[in-house]
Amino acid sequence: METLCPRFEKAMGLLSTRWVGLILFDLLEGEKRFSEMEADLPISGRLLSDRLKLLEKEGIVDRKIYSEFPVRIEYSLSEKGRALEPVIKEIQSWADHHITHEEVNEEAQLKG
Amino acid sequence: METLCPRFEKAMGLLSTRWVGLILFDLLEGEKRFSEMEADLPISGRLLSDRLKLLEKEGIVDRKIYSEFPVRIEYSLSEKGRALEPVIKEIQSWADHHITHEEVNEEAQLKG
DNA sequence: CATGTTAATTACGAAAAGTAAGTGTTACTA
DNA sequence: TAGTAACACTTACTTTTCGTAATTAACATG
Repeated sequence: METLCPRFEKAMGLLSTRWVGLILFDLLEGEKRFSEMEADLPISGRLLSDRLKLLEKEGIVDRKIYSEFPVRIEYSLSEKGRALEPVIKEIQSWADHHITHEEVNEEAQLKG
Repeated sequence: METLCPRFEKAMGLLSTRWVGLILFDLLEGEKRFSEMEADLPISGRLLSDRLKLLEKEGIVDRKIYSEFPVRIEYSLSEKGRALEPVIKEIQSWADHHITHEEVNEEAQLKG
């Protein structure tokens, strides 16, 4: 096989990691802390932790520790992460135009 | 937990299905047949078959059978699928600006 | 010193996704 | 009738990933 486009493949590999899209979507609202994101998203703390670590490693998310009581840790998008905003917006736009009410309901049913 | 945005979640669920992004990228070049895509992409025939079936079910890919010898089957993007072009282009653009040469190489190494 | 709070890690079984190889179908071709 | 091409489907097996729940860590508070 030939490589389509190594950069695209790498980017798509990141974006297609489960929950990464939703995490980015959530962080576009601004700085968030762990427990806040855990409440926003349908994933367990273990996965959220994994994904945040991945995104931090990739330079997409910044992690700031505030040594207060109790410890506060804020996650936010780096410049590289904010640069993904157009991607997220395009997905949102596509979803608004092409995802039907029925399709959304089917999804909801799968989750029970 | 609250739902961020059901349509976005549904769209992201699709786009974040492994290989779907690459398949769309490939099909943006135009109509392709199975074996051609198999050669373009780093996935097995079984998976390609699964993904194409999924995308067909979601109305993103059209499948046309030409009863020639030997049978020829062409896959292409539907209108709904072509509407994803801006998404793919934005990802490509982000990748071009933010994925470094080093990151691409790391990926390559992982694949051996 | 036990308790509460936020965040992260670990362990472990279950579920899902992956590969490779082989089989089936159809129909032309030699 | 054997061979071949394009594609789909099946089987057996391995590897990854997920989710729950328990545990750790740091630290202020009562």
